[in-house]
Amino acid sequence: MGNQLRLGAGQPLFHEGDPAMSVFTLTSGAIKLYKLLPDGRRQVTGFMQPGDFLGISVDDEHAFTAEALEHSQLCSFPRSRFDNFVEENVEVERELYRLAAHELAAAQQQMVLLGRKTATERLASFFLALAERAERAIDGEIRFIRLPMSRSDIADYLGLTKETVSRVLALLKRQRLIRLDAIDRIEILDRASLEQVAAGDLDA
Amino acid sequence: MGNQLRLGAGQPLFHEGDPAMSVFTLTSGAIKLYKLLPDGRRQVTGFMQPGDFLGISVDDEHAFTAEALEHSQLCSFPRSRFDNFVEENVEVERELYRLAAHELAAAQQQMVLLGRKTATERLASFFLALAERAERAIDGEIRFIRLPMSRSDIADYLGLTKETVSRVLALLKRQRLIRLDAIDRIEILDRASLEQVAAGDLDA
DNA sequence: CGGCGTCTTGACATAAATCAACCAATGTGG
DNA sequence: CCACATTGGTTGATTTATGTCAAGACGCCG
Repeated sequence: MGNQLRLGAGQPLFHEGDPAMSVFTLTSGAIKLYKLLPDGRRQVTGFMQPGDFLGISVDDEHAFTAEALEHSQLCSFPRSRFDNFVEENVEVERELYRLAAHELAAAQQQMVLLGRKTATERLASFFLALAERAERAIDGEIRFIRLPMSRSDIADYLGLTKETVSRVLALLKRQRLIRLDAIDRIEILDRASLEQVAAGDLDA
Repeated sequence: MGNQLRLGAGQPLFHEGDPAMSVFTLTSGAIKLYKLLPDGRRQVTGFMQPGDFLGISVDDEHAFTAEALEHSQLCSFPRSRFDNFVEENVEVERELYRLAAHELAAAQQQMVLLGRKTATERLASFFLALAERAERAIDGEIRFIRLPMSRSDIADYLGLTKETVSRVLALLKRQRLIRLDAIDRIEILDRASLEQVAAGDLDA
């Protein structure tokens, strides 16, 4: 079907403002999506995992930059061919709508996090969201989470600095809620408490 | 067509978690949408104006609470009838998708605001967004903006406190970027500077 | 006119940012 | 194969933007 595409770590797939001439699905690796302010401040709006679709856009213009976190493979389809396909398969239109609605709900959840949660609550929520996502994929409980993104990427996703991320990580370790298995892999040790922290019921 | 519906100021239309049995369009007045954390912290995720459609949901459950800011009128349609209508009019499905994609882009913009902008930048961005929205409606430049929501609502929308909103408002007044025509009506005096402030190019 | 809720302003507290070392892992060239 | 540079991460000291707490002003409605 579409064209195979490979990206090395740090390579951009497209930039914010570029004309959106293709849609993509990620087949392996991981990608971060972000927006920049004129002075360089960055907000990461999401992380893509294998299986995710990348193609929702308004006015045929990319609303954010997409950049590989590690070696990644994608399938790309020309926008025009994709649009034709959608035209001919009405049920795909509905699926596309469902996808957008789902992402919208996630974005609203992230607004709550960015607008109202403390640093500790943000990290706890982030880890739980990653865990839940992985669990939905494999359908079963998970203890280990891979973090293909850097501390700065996490900070820019959670509206914090890398230093604060580091410090909160140390705190959660000290409280034995998580363990840093490797620099890019955490183990959830006490999920119930982590959930309480995420909800603001527990101060950690 | 749909059923007419009236709400007084402060009256909820539905609550977060309620089954989404109807969809709505706002015909007059104004409505705020918000999510709550267990301890009462609130994040306003949007404000609705006449003409806006309210019905995008996942799993037939409302993702937020909707509450009237002032006396408002809506048209409501049972979800089932609306779904039938969509089924029979394929082009509506596409329009619905467009709408969701547009709201998603707005949500991502709001993430940048909440995650990375200063209090002053947030207020400036907020006023400009309101102005642009009104201008899209009437197609022409606008100087006056109505604020049907309270300072607390603005604060909960921008991830601030009502006190900070008040102080920044005073600052923008002192700098002659805006004028408080009435407590719920501002006049934009220096749009160019306001835009610079919103972008972080000017410190106000 | 009086009381109540919202808004504003001020004094002070604090969570997180900033600034600055230091450390650990990784890669490079002699 | 080992100094050494480089990069990302951690930790500490200090600053700061915004939050919190408190008091007063304003405006609105009964």
